Amino acid sequence: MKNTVPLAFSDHNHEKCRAASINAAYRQGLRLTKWRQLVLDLLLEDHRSMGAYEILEKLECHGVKPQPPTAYRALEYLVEHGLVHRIEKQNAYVACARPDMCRNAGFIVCKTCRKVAEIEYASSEADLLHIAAESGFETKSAIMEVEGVCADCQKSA
Amino acid sequence: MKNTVPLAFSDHNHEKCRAASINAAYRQGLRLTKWRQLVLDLLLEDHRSMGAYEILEKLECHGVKPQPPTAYRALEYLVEHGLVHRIEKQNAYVACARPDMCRNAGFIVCKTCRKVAEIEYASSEADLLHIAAESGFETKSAIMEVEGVCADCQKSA
DNA sequence: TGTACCGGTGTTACACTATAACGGTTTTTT
DNA sequence: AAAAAACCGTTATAGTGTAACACCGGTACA
Ligand SMILES: [Zn+2]
Ligand SMILES: [Zn+2]
Ligand SMILES: [Zn+2]
Ligand SMILES: [Zn+2]
Repeated sequence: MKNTVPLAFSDHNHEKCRAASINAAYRQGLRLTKWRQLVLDLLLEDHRSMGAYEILEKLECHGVKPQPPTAYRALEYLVEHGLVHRIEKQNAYVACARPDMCRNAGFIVCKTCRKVAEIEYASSEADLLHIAAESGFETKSAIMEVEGVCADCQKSA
Repeated sequence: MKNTVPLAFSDHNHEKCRAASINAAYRQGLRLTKWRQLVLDLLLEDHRSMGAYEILEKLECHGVKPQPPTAYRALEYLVEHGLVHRIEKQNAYVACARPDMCRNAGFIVCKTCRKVAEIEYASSEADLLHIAAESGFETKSAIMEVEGVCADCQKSA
C-alpha cells in the first residue's frame, strides 16, 4: 500500500503542488485567460474546495466584479482540462493535486474544514468500471468520494 | 467476477425488486407515512432516478399537491433508512436495488435514460476507505459513481 | 383529565447552484 | 483581409434545497 498519508491532510511543501499545476497547464498548451488564471490561483491556495459563488465573490480584476457565468465558464474550462475537479457531494471545486499523473481520481473530503485529499483508487473499486464495460456501457466519467471528518477536525471538536 | 449483468440494464422480474423494498421497510419497523409511501412507490416503478421536483410534480394525495419540503422530508427519511439512494451526479434519487444486502453501493448511471445499476463496488476492503481509516479519518459516507451511456441508448442514438 | 412532549405535516418565504441567450470583442485560422 | 472560433459582459431565469413557524394528532405520564 502506497500513499497512506494523504497529502492534503499532512504538512507538505505546497509550492510544489502549485508549480505542478502551472507546469501541467503549460505542457498542455492551455490558454489561461485572466479569469481562468485567477480562478486557478484561488483554488491553488490550498487543498480546500470552494463553491462557485465563493470563488465568484473573491474574483476581481482591476476593480471589476464579474457575474456568475464568468466563474462557471472558467471552472468548466479548468475541469475539462483536468486542472480542477468537481466534488459532487459539496457542489464545489478543488484544484487537481496531481495534474501530471491524474487517473482514477478518488477523493477523501472533510465535511468540517473542506480539505480534499486526492487519491488514485486502485483495482478493487475499479470493478465497477469493468462491470460497466462488460455490459456494453460507455463510461464518460467516474467518481469515488469518501466524506467524513478528518483527524484534525475531530481533535478540535 | 460476479454480477456481470447489472439488473437495471437487463430484463428481470421487477416485482421482486419492489417486494424486497417493502419487506426491508417492514423488517426494520419503518414508519411509512402517506408521503413516504407515495415517494417510495414512485421510485420503485423502475430503476430510473428522479429529481426531487419531478417527484414533487407526481405527488398528490386526495387532490392535494404538496410543497417542496414535503418531498424533501420524505426523501431524507428514505435515504437515511437505506431505501433510497441519492445520485450525486444528477441531483436525483433512486430506489435501493438491494435493500436487504446494501453495502458499499456503487452506481452505473446512464446519462440518457437515467437508468441506474447498483453494484457493490468492492467485496473486501476498498482502498480509499482503507487509506481514509489509516489516516485517522472518520468516514461518514462514500459513493462511487460511473456515468455514461448504456448499451441500449447507444443503439438508439 | 389534563398536559407536556414528540414526530409529522402545511405553508411561506428564501438561499444556493447553475444556465440560456444575446451581443460585442478579441484571437485564430484560412 | 475575411471568416471562423473563442472569449467576455450582461440580463434574466431555471433548478435545487432549507429555514422557520404554526398546527395537529398521538402517547406518556402526572
Ligand atoms: Zn499541496
Ligand atoms: Zn477537516
Ligand atoms: Zn428491478
Ligand atoms: Zn442500495
